[in-house]
Amino acid sequence: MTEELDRYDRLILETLQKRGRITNQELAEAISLSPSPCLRRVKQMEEAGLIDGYVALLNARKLGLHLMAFIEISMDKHTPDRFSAFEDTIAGYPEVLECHLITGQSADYLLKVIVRDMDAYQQFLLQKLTRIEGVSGVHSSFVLKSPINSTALPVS
Amino acid sequence: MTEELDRYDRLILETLQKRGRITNQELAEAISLSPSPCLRRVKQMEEAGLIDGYVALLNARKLGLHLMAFIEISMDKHTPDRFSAFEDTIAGYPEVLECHLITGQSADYLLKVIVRDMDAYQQFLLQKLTRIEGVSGVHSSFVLKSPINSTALPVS
DNA sequence: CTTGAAATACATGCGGC
DNA sequence: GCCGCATGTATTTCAAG
Repeated sequence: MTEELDRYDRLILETLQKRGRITNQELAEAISLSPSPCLRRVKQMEEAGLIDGYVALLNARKLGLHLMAFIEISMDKHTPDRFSAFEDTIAGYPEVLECHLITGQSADYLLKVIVRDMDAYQQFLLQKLTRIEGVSGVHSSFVLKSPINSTALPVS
Repeated sequence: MTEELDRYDRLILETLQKRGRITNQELAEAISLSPSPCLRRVKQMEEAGLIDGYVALLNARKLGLHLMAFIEISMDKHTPDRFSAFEDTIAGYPEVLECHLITGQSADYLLKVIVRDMDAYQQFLLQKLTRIEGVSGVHSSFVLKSPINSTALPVS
């Protein structure tokens, strides 16, 4: 972890961010290295926590999840217990993909949410989100299109 | 694709969203099914496009990427060529993780951006983002903390 | 780091249920 | 449809150069 990443490490990370299930042999070939040191580097970076894990990415539309939205949320009081209570509740809602505490005058949280349709969204808003203690304001923006939607971090 | 997902399919998808590099044997065991039908189902769902792919998730902090921000962007004119030119330019910037075209009176795009620090952010804003033709306004929100940050879609 | 070999574990197809 | 076995393949891992 105290070591710097060399060219091979960066190539490995870039490749794994695109093809998480690639075999070590293919990976080695792709970066022009032999399998042994390649695997050793991957293991090292996993150990070091550089690689958090591997996941499958699903197709939202094919799953019937047609509505994505970002929701800015304002809290009434800025106390630690208000915030952690909110976060704990939110953590139980599968439609919430992301929850970020953010700077900005108008909002405290930014949520990324995905649901089947407008009905489901309304349900989420009325039955779940606005019923959470401390939520004083919500502002929704619906996603029309996502020309870029990547999980890959710039590695350099 | 016209078929509905049964209990096994859902278990498979949920598992793969958490452990993308799990072997078919382990996966089969985890969902209490034998390897043969398990693999068949996975392959089917890959074919059907339900599974978009597999990726490694990296640790931003360990990579030295300490600053994440959401940027709301307004465009001067709402013409198709303005929008596609913007999207094409943005696509070449590695610090842009996501770009969403959104509804809302104040903004047209919402960007998720990650950089090393404030200096890099300033560089990105001044050298790249605000120099794009048509960008008439930007509003940044910095991420202080992300209690939820998942790629896993609700599957039901 | 590379090469090569050995052991392990895996995916996959087939017959039976 | 699922199970379990058998087979062939691929991968990891270790040793030596």
